[in-house]
This record gives sequence, structure tokens and C-alpha cells, in this order.
Amino acid sequence: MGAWQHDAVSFPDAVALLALTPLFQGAGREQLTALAGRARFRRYDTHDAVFRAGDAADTLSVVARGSVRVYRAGPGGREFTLGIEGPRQMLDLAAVLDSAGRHTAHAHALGEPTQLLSVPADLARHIILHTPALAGAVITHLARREADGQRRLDALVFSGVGARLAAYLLDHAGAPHALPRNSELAALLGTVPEIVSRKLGEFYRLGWIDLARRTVTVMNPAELQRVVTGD
Amino acid sequence: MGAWQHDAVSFPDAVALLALTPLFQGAGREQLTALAGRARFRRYDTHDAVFRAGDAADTLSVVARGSVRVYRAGPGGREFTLGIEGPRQMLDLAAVLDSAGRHTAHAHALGEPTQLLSVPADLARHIILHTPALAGAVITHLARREADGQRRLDALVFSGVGARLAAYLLDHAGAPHALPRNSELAALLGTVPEIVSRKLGEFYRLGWIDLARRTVTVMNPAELQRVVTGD
DNA sequence: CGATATTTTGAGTAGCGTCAAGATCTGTGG
DNA sequence: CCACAGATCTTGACGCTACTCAAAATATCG
Repeated sequence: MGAWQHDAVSFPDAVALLALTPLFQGAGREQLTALAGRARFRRYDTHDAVFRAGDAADTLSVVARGSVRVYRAGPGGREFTLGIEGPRQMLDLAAVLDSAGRHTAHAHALGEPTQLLSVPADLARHIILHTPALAGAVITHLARREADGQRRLDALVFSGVGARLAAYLLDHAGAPHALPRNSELAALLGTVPEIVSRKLGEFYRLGWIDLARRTVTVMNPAELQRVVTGD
Repeated sequence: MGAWQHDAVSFPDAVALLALTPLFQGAGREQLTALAGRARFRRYDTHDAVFRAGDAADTLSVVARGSVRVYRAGPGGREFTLGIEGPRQMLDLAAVLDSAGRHTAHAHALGEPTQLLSVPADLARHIILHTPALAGAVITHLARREADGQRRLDALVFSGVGARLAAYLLDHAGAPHALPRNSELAALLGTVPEIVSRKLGEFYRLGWIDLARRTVTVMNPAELQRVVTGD
């Protein structure tokens, strides 16, 4: 568990953060102050658990600094990453909004000292439901996530690791991009680190990507795209 | 495309159907009549397309009779079933509620002559957003679907076809259950018909299920459960 | 009873996961 | 700046699962 702190500066910071959060764009000052009034900052060190599957989803958290990885755990220590949420993103909104909600995934802090702002779930729920603009934003957000989820499902069903890795590379490599560890990539793609290593090596040998000290550059987007599409 | 009809009896029928739809439980008479006033019934024969990926999601449809399979198409004619919606269920709610929405999946009618009630998307959206009880129901619904989607994702990542089939059997076989075609099962589980056939045969030979004329009965739930969990 | 669809089964293949060893990287303390 | 320890990456060898293609068996329906 991470240490948490709540100091005098919290309140204005909380209002400012909430005001910048995409999902709370439609909120008025009144709602923001109500939320901020019961909000608390917490700080987490890298790898601290933010929540675990089975925990009651009684607070809605917004990332203030750092990032949080939400994942499911499988047998043999394998993990599957559902998402990595950075600043201004919310954690497991779905579980929090489902009134009987329990978290169905684990989440832990990544990278830099991570700071989250948490507000009680029932308050967040109440305010969201009674502010049409917020409800609309939340619904749009959940709808998009469902579409994303469907895309991920059929990537798993219809295509192989090579295709999923190629898609990742095309997404994240307009500019040269610092690759995460192979184990993180594997968790993102639904495979194991060894396979990621082999596929990366393969793309490199084909000259489709350049790879130096964990920095990747896409050299041949067209060929990668062909792999995504399915040879 | 299916033939459609709109007759004099439509309106009261539409109000009645909407009133029974789980998602519209929170709607008042006023909202129901507004929706029903612009609703139209359409009838589809088996295999008629209800919508296709890429179509504008400009109407929200509720199943009145029959059922509709929503699926994504992969290479080589393979399909992956996202869901089968029966009476009082809504079709691809997520796409309809995402304002810029286009359908990202295909849908076609199944079984009996299928009848759908469709209301314009913008009207549905407007009414939902301005009725807190409705917004709440929609949000809860989308949240549950996200949880379902996550469960399906990790079933694909962490377990094999055998485990997914066993889970299906345990879900649908309190009572003896009429199995769908192997191709439908395959689309549901993310595999191909041949594998479904083999796995069913295997469970049968082990005595875990009984299988006669496409009617399956679970004989040994404990062993099937072990397969789901992961040996 | 015949025609067609569906299921079953066999045989071959490709992709992925596992295990284990070796190579490379990273950070630390001397 | 170097040496060392621990982590991470790479690579090989192997087995298993699932997919493909094709043919035979069975079921379904008129």
C-alpha cells in the first residue's frame, strides 16, 4: 500500500485537476467544488497496488501525476494489460459506476511517483447522473471503450502476435519511440516476452524497424501495415 | 434488406415494448410516448442484415421478436460473435450513443421471423441524457458490458478453446440444452467448427456431457469446471 | 428416397508457449 | 573508471494447441 497525504493545498489543486479532466468538461464550478471537497490525494511508489480484483470500487480515481497500469492476472504469473492511464485519465470507471461495483482487475502505479486524486464513488455517481452534460460525456466514453474492446477482441481472435505487434508499432512510432520492457509489451499484446523478442528481431532483420538501445523507429510502415491487415 | 411495415397498431405496441425494455424502466409515460411516436417496426427474415460495419448508427433498435446476432467478420469468412440479443434487448447501444457513431460490427436476424422496433438515434440520445434514471441505467449497462468484454478478453488470452467451451456448457446447461450449430459455437468461442466438434467429442468420450441429437446435458460439472479453471 | 447441409475424422502444418542457457544491459559500490 | 550482481533480453530446442484442407459419415428436409 502506498502512503497517502492530504495537505492544505489539496483543495485548489483538486479543483484544477478535475476541471482539466476530459470527462468533467461539462461540470460547473458547483459540481467541481463539491467533488473536490471530498477528494483526497494519494501518492504511490512504483509497483504499489492501487486496487486489486475483488476490492470494492468505492472511489473514483483520477491520475494527477505518473501513470497506472490496469491489468488482469492469469495463471503462471502471466498478465494481460487492459489499459495504462496517464494524467487526467480515470481508473476503472466502469467498475465505479456499476453501483454494485467491485474491481475486476488489478491496478498498480508505474514509473514516476504517481499521484491520484480520489473521490467517493457514490458522490461521483450522483453528480454524473444529475448533470446531463456529464452523463453524456461518460456515456460517450464508455461507448468508445466498448468499441476499443471489440477491436482488441477480434485482434486476438483473427490475428497473430506479429500483427498485433505491428499494429502497436504503427500506433506508437510516428517519432522514434522508447519501447517498454518486453514483458510489458507481452502483457499488452496478450503473449509472453520471448515471443515479443522474436517478432521484434524478425521485423528488425527485415529492415522494417530500426532498434537501438530500446528505441524503435518504423522504417517501413507499408510492410508493417500489410502484416496488420493479414499478409 | 428486410421488408418493413408500419401499421395502425404500431403505436400502442411500441409503447408497450419500450415500457418492458429493461433499459427504459426509468422512463416516464411522457418519454415513452415521445419515443414511440417516432418509432417504427421492421420485420426481417432469417439472415437478413440488420446493419453492417460502417453503416451510420442513426437508429436505436429494440428486439421485439426473434433475435439478432452481432458479429465481426474476419479473413476467410471467419466470424466472431459479439452477442446475441433477444426480445427487449437493444442492438449495438454503444455505437448509437457515441454521437459520431458508426456501427463497427455486422448484425443479422436469426431464427424466427425477427421484428425490431427502431427509434431515431438523436431522439433516444436526447431523452436518455435528460432523464437521470435512464442515464443511470445506460451507464450501468455499459459498465457491465465492459466487465463482460474484459472477461472475454482474458478467456482468449489465458485459456484455450476447451476451457471456453466448458464455460459455455456450464453456463447454458442447467437443463438439457439444444446446441447451436458448430459454426455458431465456433463464432462465439473464437475458433472454427472443426475444433468445436473435436472438443465436444472429447468431453463426450470422457463422460462429462451427454449428447444426443444436438441436445447436450452436463453430466460432470465438476470436471468441466476444472477445465475452465485451468486443469 | 434423394439432395443438401452439417458434422466428424484424418493428416499435415504453423504458430505459440515453455524451459533453459547464454548474452547483454543496468546500476552499484569500490 | 572498473568490477560485479541482478535484471532483462535473446536464442535454441521442444511440445502442444489450434488451424487448414479434404474426405467420409451422418443428419435434415423436401
